[in-house]
Amino acid sequence: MSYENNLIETLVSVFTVENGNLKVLLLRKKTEPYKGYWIIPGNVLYNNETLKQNVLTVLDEKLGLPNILIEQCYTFSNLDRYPKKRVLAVSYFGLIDSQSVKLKKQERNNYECRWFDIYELPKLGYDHEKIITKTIKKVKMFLLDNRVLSYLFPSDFTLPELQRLYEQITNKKLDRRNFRKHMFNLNVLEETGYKNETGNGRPAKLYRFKNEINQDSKVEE
Amino acid sequence: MSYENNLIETLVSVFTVENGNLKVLLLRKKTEPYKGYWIIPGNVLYNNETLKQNVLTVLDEKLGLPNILIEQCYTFSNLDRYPKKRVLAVSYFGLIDSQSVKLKKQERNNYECRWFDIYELPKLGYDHEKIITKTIKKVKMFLLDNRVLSYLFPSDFTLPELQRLYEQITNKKLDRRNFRKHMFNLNVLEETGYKNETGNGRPAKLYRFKNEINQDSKVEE
DNA sequence: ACAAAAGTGTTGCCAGTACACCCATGA
DNA sequence: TCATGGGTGTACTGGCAACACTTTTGT
Repeated sequence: MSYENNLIETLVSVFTVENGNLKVLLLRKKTEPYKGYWIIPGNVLYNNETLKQNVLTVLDEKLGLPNILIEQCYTFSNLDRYPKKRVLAVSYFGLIDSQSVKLKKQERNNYECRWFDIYELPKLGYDHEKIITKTIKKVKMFLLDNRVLSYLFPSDFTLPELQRLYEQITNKKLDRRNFRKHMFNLNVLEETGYKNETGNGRPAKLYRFKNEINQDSKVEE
Repeated sequence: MSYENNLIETLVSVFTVENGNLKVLLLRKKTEPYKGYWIIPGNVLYNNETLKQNVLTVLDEKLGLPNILIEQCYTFSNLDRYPKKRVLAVSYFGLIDSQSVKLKKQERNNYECRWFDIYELPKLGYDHEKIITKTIKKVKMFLLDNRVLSYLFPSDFTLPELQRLYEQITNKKLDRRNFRKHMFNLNVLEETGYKNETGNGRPAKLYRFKNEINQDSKVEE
């Protein structure tokens, strides 16, 4: 048996938060097999690039999302991933705030892509359902670390929004008052102005993360 | 540039605990390059095996340690890992208790291998220092989850031993009395008999983990 | 008897929880 | 003025931290 000709692909799931809901970006496949199914964006790894370089290229050229936070997740090696070739998949996840997403929207026109709520995923091609399940699990773990939340909420946000994200991650209802107390005790938030938009009920105050937070670099090779 | 001929190797760092000290198993390399240096055990990935199968084979045939708990850690893809070929490394770690290690010692005679305290590592070949640093970091995280400690302490152990492991992982001195209270509150320990051995001072009681602990399977592909 | 290490109990504090009321807006 | 959702204060509790003394062994 040979140990050559193992192909490697990267698969990068990009996450963002809209109104406190965690969303992931998927592509619609245009060709057989799995034509019409949704898949995680990715690419084949070439000989002269690292995984990280490859992923950043995918993000930049396919999705128009350069310079976002990425993190390696897991390497899948099942023999039946592809029908004829042997292809390993290294999965990554990326985080981006919804403001930046809107700005860069026009650059993604070449592909049919959509943000899906992580609890309302469509049928996925290949073994991507298994892969995204594991990735979502890791993203949740990752987000429970308060230091990285500022990647998803760099601009103004409300506390109820933040709370909704926490509730999604932990799958638990949280008490409004206790949640505030908790966040304020962390001493990483500061106020800005006001907000209306949603119209219903009393407007929520807007906050931002203080920049001083110790962002130990979590990105490595 | 080609995307074929990417080689893949696995590297598996096996950990155990002796007297509360976390140790890792390394091999001495017998051939150039890096002759005489210590390296993490591993193997090339073949076309017809998964990463997990490959790692289990390494553990069984090279190290005589079949059926231990393993967990994937990280995939390294730097271009300068090997001089001529392009080789990616998928690192794993394994956990085994020191009792089982002793029983299986004779099966490792083909290789020169040794257990190193994680704070007294020797010079490592290739980029294995970088890899083991990252692996140790992940193992520490992993071990802070109480549910997996029973893999390292299946047989009788003392509370001071357990405490030493915690202190190594967190790099903090812990209070003896508070540590006991904490462990007992978890309600996962039960007593057995007595112990002397070390001779000096009052003998410590021996404990074991109750088998009922909910060991959610943490091993997956 | 003494040194060395294991074992035990009490107290205070802080973070998390439970819970009821008031406030600002749109309809 | 009412419905909707945001904002605030208080009391309780359980886990963690700080701390001093006793017990069992070997020498």
